[in-house]
Amino acid sequence: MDKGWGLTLASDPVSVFSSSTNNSPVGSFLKIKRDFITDHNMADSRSKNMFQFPGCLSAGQDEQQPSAAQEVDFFKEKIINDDSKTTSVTVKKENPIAEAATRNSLGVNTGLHLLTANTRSDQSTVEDGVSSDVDDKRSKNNEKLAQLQVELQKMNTENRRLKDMLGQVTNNYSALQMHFVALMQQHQQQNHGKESNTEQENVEGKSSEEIKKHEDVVVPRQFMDLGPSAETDELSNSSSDERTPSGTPQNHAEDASPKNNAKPPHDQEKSTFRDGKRIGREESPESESQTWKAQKLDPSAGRAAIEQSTDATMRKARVSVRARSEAPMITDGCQWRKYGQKMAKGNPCPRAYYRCTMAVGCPVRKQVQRCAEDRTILITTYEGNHNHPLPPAAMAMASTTAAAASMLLSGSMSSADGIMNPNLLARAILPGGSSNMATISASAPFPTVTLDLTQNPNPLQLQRPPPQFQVPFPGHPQNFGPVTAPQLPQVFGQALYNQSKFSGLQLSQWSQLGHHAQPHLLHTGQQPSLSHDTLSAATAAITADPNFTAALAAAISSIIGGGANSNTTTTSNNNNSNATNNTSHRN
DNA sequence: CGCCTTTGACCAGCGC
DNA sequence: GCGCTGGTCAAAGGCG
Repeated sequence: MDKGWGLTLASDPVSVFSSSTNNSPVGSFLKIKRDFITDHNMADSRSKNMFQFPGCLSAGQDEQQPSAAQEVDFFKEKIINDDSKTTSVTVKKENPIAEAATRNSLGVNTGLHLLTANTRSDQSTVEDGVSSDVDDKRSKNNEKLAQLQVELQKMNTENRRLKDMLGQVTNNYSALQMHFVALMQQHQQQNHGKESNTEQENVEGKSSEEIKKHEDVVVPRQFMDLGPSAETDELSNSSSDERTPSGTPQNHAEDASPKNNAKPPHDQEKSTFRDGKRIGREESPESESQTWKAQKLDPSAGRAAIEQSTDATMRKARVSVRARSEAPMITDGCQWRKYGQKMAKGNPCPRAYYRCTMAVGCPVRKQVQRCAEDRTILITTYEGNHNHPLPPAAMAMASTTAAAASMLLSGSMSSADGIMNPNLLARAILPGGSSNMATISASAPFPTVTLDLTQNPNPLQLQRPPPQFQVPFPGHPQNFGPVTAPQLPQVFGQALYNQSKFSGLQLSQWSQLGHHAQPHLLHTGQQPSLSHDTLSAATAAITADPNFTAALAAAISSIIGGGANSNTTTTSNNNNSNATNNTSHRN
């Protein structure tokens, strides 16, 4: 899975960013970089086009020029060399070592290899013409060399700084994207304010029974194992998926227990090994077998499996997405096969059970059920991580679910009470702040992240008991608009995904400390400092993982390129049903 | 013919 | 222990 995503990331994001979002810092930056590559003489124009980095860049210490200009400086030097090939160039020629050092230093620091290459070419050009002068001026050149080396060091420092800045810019861009989404929502809200109000009223009027039902969604009983290990397993097992039918390797300590070892690895019988429900029936045998095999092969692996399984028993998580859609199922890019349908108590609408069929043994499942109170609301609950590469469209949602679950689990895991961190995570996940959507149920042992993409803030969530954490979004009472709806889970999901890589503790500390005091471009003055930290944490976490880029690219492309595209099927009323629509078509 | 949906049945967990 | 409920299985049938 990672492979596919990685590939996607490498190309798509750039194109998307640069093409679709011309105003985005990243896009500008990339564009500029390209100019660097292709045109040496663009120094002047560069300064125009160059995105002006706030903070560090503008505060170039070493040189009189700003850091951005320093990037240009490389070229300036070259340009100078080009102009006066006969003179200054001689130095380089004289000292191949220094030249090499220059190359190395340039090459090491950043991705500015281009510059290095250019320098080389320049030098070679120069060499042809100026060899005689070099011998005469050696001593002077040595001095010059020293200066150049010093300069190079400065440049290296500057490069590092630029690199950091790039990271910051990327982070900021991510945050901007989220902000943009939030703004879109706001717009949508304004457009559909009446409707949302009505809905809100309706929801508020719901009975306690309904609330109960809701909580069923939010606080699931149990499902597949989702945990930090899940991602790891995904990574480790993705390659072996073809070999073994199933891809749920993780977390089955019980499975690895001696008693289970007695069972044949491929036992397809209905016996259950786990504490949980029959989760194992389908995937557990295979996953068991994997764990079992792994344990046999590698004792340490067995121990790890045991540890993981311990976690698994304690924590199984899933991600619930509430979205308005008239379609029977939301589109998430995956192929699903319906394997069951049940009438759930208290809900006249049947609950459908789907299994991912994009790969044999993919453990991901989802439940689809309409909200009893408002049947336009489709509640889709995902569990598990895909064990196979996903198309970009599917990646977003998949990563959302996996990430959310993993993040949630990791958060609860690392904290003593298992409550605090999820909350922090939730705050970090949804930095921009719309009020509605993210609810994290940390109630043990099966935490659930609920993304509410319906228009109005969900009163039910507000009424939830303590174990449930709601992520309030100041200033954005409304939910995602029709266009943005499908993308939000993607973006947030990526956030979750990335955040899942931090232990809850780390994350909490991180966010609390306001790590990465960035130039908060996106700083929404109205928002509390919390969102500030949150924003930093979320953006940093998000951008830390390349997968985010893909998801973001997909989201952006959907938003800009055509919300319509994503929604070819149905025009959902107000919101987020886009994702829903897409899926329904496929299936 | 293969894939998918439907649907009744089975199983396990949980509460009383 | 019993019943309820949720989750899953698997046979049967439909559809392309």
